[in-house]
Amino acid sequence: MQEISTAALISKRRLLARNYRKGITLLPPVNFNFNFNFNFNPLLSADNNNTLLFHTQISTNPNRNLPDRRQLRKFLLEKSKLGFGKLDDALSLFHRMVQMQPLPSVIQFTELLTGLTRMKHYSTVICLFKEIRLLGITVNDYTLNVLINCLCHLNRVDYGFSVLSSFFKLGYVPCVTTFNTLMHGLILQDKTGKAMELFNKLVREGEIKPDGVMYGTIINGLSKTGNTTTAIGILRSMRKWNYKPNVVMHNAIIDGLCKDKKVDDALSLLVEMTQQDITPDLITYNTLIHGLCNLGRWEEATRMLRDMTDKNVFPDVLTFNTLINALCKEGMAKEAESVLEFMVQRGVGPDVVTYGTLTYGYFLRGQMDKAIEVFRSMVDKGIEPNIHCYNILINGYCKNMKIEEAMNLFLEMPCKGLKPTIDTYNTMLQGLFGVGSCSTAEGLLNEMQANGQTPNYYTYCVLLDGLSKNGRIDEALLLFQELECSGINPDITMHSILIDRFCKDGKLEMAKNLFGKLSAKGL
DNA sequence: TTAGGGTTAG
Repeated sequence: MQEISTAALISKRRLLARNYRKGITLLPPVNFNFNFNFNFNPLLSADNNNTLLFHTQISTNPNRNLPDRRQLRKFLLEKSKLGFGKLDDALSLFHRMVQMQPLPSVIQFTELLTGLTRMKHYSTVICLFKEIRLLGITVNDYTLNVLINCLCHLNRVDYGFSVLSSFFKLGYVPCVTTFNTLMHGLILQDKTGKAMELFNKLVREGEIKPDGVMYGTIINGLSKTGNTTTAIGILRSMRKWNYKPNVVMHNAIIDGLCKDKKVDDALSLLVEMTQQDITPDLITYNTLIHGLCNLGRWEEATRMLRDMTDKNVFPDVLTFNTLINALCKEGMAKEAESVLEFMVQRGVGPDVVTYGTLTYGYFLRGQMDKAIEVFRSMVDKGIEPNIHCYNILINGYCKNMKIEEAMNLFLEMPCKGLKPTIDTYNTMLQGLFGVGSCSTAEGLLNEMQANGQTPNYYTYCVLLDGLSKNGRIDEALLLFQELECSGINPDITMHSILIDRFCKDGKLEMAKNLFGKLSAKGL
């Protein structure tokens, strides 16, 4: 490796910084053997004129309009933990940092990238990382770990692994955090087997001593893929290796068990962890309440709400929304509304999901008037209904054959700044076909495509059903054939729609014919 | 200055 003196490096860095300020980026000193394919350039998207957005947050050096160094350190430390309010704020700060002389340290730049990572602006972090390199700033192992984390969250764990070579080039050694991040990246891409291989290799070779986070990561990966038995096995073995399992590891397994509908096993694990002085937290209880509700065991879920409060773990809006949803699905909208009142008394503010859920609950009971009342009351409480709330109510009207009211709501949405989704169109199309308004449905379908919405699986089901129900079986069959030709192989539901219609229309031969082809199609 | 668990409304 070529030796470069410190003085030469400093002078090179200053030159780069000066050029950067002039808008010149000359050198590409990036050692990576991979190419980034991200089109987003944050430097073009915000603050092109270097306008200062930070007047109220950091005082500036009056001569240079640059932040005070001590305040910058404090500010960045806080933002790296909490994230920035807005992306533009972070980018503006970055622009100001690169104008400082001398430049802030790599630690401050890493903190800025961490803050952006917390806000999930992963591709922005990668772009800024490249800018930092172009400025000649030598990144450190922490910065590389942040980069790997962002690549993993963008489902590019392969690029994450290729960053490992940069560690060695820069004289760093990947640490346990590096491997934890990569293992998590593998799990995010459903490669838990690979993560497990890496875990076993690291343990076998003894180069890296797994820590609590590594055990937590692998236990989570196993639990997510239905391997809760292996995950529990690791949990038990950890004690032999003098590691005390923590609440995170237990929560991961409890969630896995709940998703596998093994809620009783999850409840046993709750007892076991408590016996071992591992205190369950809000996530433990929310996971269990969700698991119980999914199985319709809402009474036990309600008891758990009391238990957690007794243990000074206080429910949040998610806890209540989960319970309200379960009660609504049981047809107990009135009781769900009592839960809403209870949460308000407890100082937990209902959100748009709470009201949306309750709206749906009343619709399920056929009480459209109450559903509308809940929908409208949301606005009185200062909560703006979102697209999902509109979809629920439009669906309610359509199912009750009140197409005019549904259409009024549909037309109201753009006035509220909401754009209909493919679900909204599918619901409206179903409603229109339901009342026999085929031509309006066709018009809406055209409008939908003109607005850039592509028909999805449900659209085709609605069209097949709507056309055949309205005596337009030939057009339905034509669509069916088109789907077959275009490679969207009609599934069993689509076949059933047609078979059902043939039967109802007395066309039994056609029904039998289509039915007879099912097994040959693997259905 | 870096890494792990729950995310609820058809």
